[in-house]
Amino acid sequence: MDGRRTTVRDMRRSNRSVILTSIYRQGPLSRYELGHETSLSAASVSNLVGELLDEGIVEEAGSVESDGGRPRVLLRVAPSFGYVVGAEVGETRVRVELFDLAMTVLATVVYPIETPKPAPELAVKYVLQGLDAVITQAGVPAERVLGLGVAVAGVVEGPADAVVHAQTLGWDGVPLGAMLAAGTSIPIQVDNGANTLGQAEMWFGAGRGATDAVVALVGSGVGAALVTGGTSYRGTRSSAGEWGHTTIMYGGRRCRCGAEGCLEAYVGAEGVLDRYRLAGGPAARSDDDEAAFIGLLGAVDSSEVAAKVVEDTIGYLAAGFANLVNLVNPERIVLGGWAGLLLGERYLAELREAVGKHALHRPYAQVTIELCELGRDAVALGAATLPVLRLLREGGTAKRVTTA
Amino acid sequence: MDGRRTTVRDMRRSNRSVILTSIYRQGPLSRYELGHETSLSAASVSNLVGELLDEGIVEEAGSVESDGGRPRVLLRVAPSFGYVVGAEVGETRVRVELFDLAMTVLATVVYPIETPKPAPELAVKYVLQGLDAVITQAGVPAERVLGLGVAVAGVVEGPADAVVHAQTLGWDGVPLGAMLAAGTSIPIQVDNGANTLGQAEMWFGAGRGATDAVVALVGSGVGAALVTGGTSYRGTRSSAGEWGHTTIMYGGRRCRCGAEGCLEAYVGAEGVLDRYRLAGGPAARSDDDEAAFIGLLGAVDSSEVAAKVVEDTIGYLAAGFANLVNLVNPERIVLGGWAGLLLGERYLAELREAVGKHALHRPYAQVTIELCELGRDAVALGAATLPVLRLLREGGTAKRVTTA
DNA sequence: ACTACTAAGTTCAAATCGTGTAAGAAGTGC
DNA sequence: GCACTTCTTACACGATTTGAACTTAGTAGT
Repeated sequence: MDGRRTTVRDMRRSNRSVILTSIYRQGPLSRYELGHETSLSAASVSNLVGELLDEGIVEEAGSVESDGGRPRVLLRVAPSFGYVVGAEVGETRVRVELFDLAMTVLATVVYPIETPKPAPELAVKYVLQGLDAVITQAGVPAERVLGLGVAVAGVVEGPADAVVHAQTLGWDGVPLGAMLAAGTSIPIQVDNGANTLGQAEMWFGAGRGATDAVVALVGSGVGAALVTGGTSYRGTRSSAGEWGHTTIMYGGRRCRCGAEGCLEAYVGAEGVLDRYRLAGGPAARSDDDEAAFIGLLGAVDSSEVAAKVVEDTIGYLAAGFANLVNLVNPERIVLGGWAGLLLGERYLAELREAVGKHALHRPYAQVTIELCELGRDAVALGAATLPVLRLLREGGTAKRVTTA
Repeated sequence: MDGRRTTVRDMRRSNRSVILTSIYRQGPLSRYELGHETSLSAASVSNLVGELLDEGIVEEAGSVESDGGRPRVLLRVAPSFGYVVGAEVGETRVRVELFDLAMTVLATVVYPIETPKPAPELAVKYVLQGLDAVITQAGVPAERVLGLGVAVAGVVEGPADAVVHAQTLGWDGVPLGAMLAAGTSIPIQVDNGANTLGQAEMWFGAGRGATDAVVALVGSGVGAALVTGGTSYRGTRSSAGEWGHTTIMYGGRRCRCGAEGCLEAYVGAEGVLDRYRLAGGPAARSDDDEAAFIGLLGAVDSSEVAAKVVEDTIGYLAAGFANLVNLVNPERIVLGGWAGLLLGERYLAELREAVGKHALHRPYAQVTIELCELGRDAVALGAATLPVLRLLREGGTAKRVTTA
């Protein structure tokens, strides 16, 4: 409880939260195990679990025999107690998905965006329209939708009354949170897409089990989600994680951000392809970076130029990783993004080795480097975890706060 | 309360902690103001404050008239309720200081270390000897010494049973915490010197009021203390903050850590002087970097070579700062270390401007860059804040835990 | 079929704590 | 003496955890 008073009610909320989070994250657990897990007395566990059962948040799920005694009854969060919606607002599409609390997808809608710099109103319209669409498509009562998480490709100041700055969308100071809240009564949370993808990887992907990790995303742009102590770090004004615009080559290639020598200018897909072109590679069609990037990787065995470009890219990326290792000392680094995955699938071993050359021995020995396990659709999944996270934090009282 | 149960006693401890911390940090406060500050009821404030008064942790400190009513009685933490000791274990000296709770120095002893790589046993001996010395020198009853904070120039895994890895001292896996604990019954906390100096600046220096900040130290080596949410960030295994060994020039100058292009190789004092020498500057006596560095700065107006070296240094340092700004999005950056201060005193404006060229606009607009206000002796001061911090966290029950 | 045994889960009184209300004490100025 | 503000004290109230006693459910042996 940070600097504020604690009342006897906070205590119960806190303990409900501990119990509920344990049940959700540690899979099905018996009351007995919960007692050990949370170091609450058996009486309190029984009391709290009874309340959660009455409210329908938790349900029984089979039992386990126990050497000649009363069998333990397993408990789990009832998947259909509530539903959450995740929306991804990207440059080319708005994707909305509805999940139950077990995070299985029940409905999906996608709205393509043709215009290069869509108006915020259009995105808002699609998100709200998609919200209605997935609810009716899944056949779920609207009042059981606990929240809407929105991931957007840009800096999100907030999260209360989220204001969005997104260069690629041409948005500056867009009050997305308020705009969405005006169109629905469902609680809304907005966050950066890199953060939500990172959140998804932390819960369901390559980040499982880690508490201090970095999810590094390499695509056309380069960014990272910093996870410290289990939650994503945002900085003073929520713009932390701009790993792509850290200098790794002082005075080097000019970056689209205006500075020189940014990591993104070297390992971002456009930067890589530009370096390939400058080194004498084929002039790629500029309208499909992904195809061109695959072409580059395919040419490694036959072209010395391509091999050199890819080798250099691994080196630059390793230096960027080493910077994270030394500065943040994470337990795990997870590489994702379409270009990151294409590289990582082929060169993960080389990358790991190269990081070792740049990083200090001790923090390097403490980190493991993995690839993202979820696809890019996990952005919406991660967004949908935001309301779940709040449900767990508030011990299952989230919904009632808004209806009371 | 992180993932653990909350009991009714935690509540009281938590509220005691809130009250005590408010009194300590917000200066003298009346009970009335405390009620507003902590949003506790007047009855509870009175109750808790009464307890703290009885125990002698808090005392009355004058009063303030109030438009024709009973004057408010101001409360403060009793400076002589307890004492704390801070020790700095450096390459060339062990410095031990004793403070009261108002953090005024009551005694200081310094033991010079002549041997280049002192044995851990020697440092332990000096610290314990210094502990006794400052206690008798200050004429303070030993049982009122609440704790000993030790700052050491290296990576500290811990903080419980702290294990120290310090390259410059030649220590690897030294169980400093246990070694010290064997020689005294006073509770011990060990931390990295950069972190304790950062802590001192956050509480009493240029970091006051900030919650997300970076204290960057530039001397012979280069390091940083990352402060997030008011407490210093340590990473998985406490080695976070190795800012000096982040790459800013891929393939550049070799650093003493073995990698190439580290920030330290460019802006660390040795790196700067080496660059000066390579550029044609005078061959400096290698035994006094500080004098040579001052000489370099003094030669800027007369020597084009010196001017270029210093200008470049500002640029490299600015890039390093920009990396922090973009990645961590701090509210404030505080520059310290002897070389950092020498540079900053003359070129702070240029440095700020140069950071703006490398950093993204938004996070740059949100950060202020300042110089450290405390000298290098603040390392021991910061170490001494460790027991104070624990006292405040535990609501003034810290001592009794150990005596009970 | 009966009994003993074991482990899991539940109930209940006791202790603790903050809140709110109310009444009063303490100190100041008019 | 009176109005006003700041503490202090007292007490009922509701909420919480806890430990100990108690109930429940299943197993194993006879």
